[in-house]
Amino acid sequence: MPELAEVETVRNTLKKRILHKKIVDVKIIYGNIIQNDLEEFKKALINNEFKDIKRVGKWLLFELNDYYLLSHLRMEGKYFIKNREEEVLKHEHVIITFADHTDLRYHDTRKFGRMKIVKKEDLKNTKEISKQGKEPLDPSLTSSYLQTKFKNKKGPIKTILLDQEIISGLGNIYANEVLFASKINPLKCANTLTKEECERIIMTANKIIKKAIEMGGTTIRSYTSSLGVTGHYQDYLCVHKKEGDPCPICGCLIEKIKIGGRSTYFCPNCQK
DNA sequence: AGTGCGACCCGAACGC
DNA sequence: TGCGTTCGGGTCGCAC
Repeated sequence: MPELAEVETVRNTLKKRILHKKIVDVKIIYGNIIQNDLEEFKKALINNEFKDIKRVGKWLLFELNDYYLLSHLRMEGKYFIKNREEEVLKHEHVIITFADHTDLRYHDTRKFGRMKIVKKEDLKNTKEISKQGKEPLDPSLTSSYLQTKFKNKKGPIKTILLDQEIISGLGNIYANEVLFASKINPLKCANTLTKEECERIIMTANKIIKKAIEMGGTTIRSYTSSLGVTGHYQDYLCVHKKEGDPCPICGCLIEKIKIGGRSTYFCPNCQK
């Protein structure tokens, strides 16, 4: 489940492997991944090269000369680099072939991921990017920013933390972990959070995201190693997927509930 | 304007 | 063992 930390890991790994290699072919096996006209998509890539890879929230931005290739991994998207001759696997949906006979292959068992080509000058008007809120590690993410954003949100804080237009990059795993570390009940209405609680969210989100990036993200399900996403932050999780386990702080049993249709894990004693 | 929920997917986990 | 059913996860689009 790639969140900000996992996407950052993929970005760093891919940067070492695919920049400045000429793209000679693009094969689209499952077209629904791509939000452009398929021929336009191919045309933007072929005979071009990736100059850099950036990241905004959970979006990867592959920089070309005139375009960005935006890629969102959603649940299970991942990239592999393989030799062109290797057999194409069932869940490989988009294959970008370089002149050196290697492929960048997009693999996604659930087909949830999305790709989109946008002209560079249109990037700031692209809603996927322009609507992203502040990232956890952005110093301009302050408690007054959060309080302003939370002011008219009466939903549970857990749901609001997943809103990418407020904080960009948190997913279900880190939202659960941040609220635990902040000692805030996930059901608490966002507009009732104090300035001090907002500060705790920022501080713990910083700590957790930094550590998660350092550990290469979280690998929940046991996959064979995929490019850049075999992280080790799962060894540091306190509550996520830990229902019935003792809380590492007080020993009370971790509970699992549904908030906004999403699994939410918390300690009923530490997060009153 | 904000809020809630179904749709998108399919492998894993579960129930019988 | 084998079959059918349910679940999950991020985001979008639609209905209210």
